[in-house]
Amino acid sequence: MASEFTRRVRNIIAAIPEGSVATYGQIAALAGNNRAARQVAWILHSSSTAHKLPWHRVIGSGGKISLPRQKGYEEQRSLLVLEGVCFNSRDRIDMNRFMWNPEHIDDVE
DNA sequence: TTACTGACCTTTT
DNA sequence: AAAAAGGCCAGTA
Repeated sequence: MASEFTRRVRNIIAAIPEGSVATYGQIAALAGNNRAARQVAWILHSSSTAHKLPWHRVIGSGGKISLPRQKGYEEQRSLLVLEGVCFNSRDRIDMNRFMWNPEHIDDVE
């Protein structure tokens, strides 16, 4: 349960500023395992509501939303747009401008 | 303990 | 270009 990795992931996601987005792989890398991108998604599922994490700021690689349209694709896209994130014709985010560039993460513990 | 799942990522067809 | 397969890790049952 909630290993250091998981705890760090939640911290990272909570530290994502509005108007910026981060990819699972990037978060996983910041957490210490760039191969645990899948786990990041699962952590989101598990702790998004519980920890009030901005899950909508977490996207897949290339700026594409991972959620199916039936599940929450529209919701996430709307939230991102409200925060100022622009989408391309292909429903993709401009990683050039919106990908979160973490300078340093302050570990709560 | 093992087995299954998961909002992924990368490479290959 | 799009689609499929493989590989990786952590959490839950």
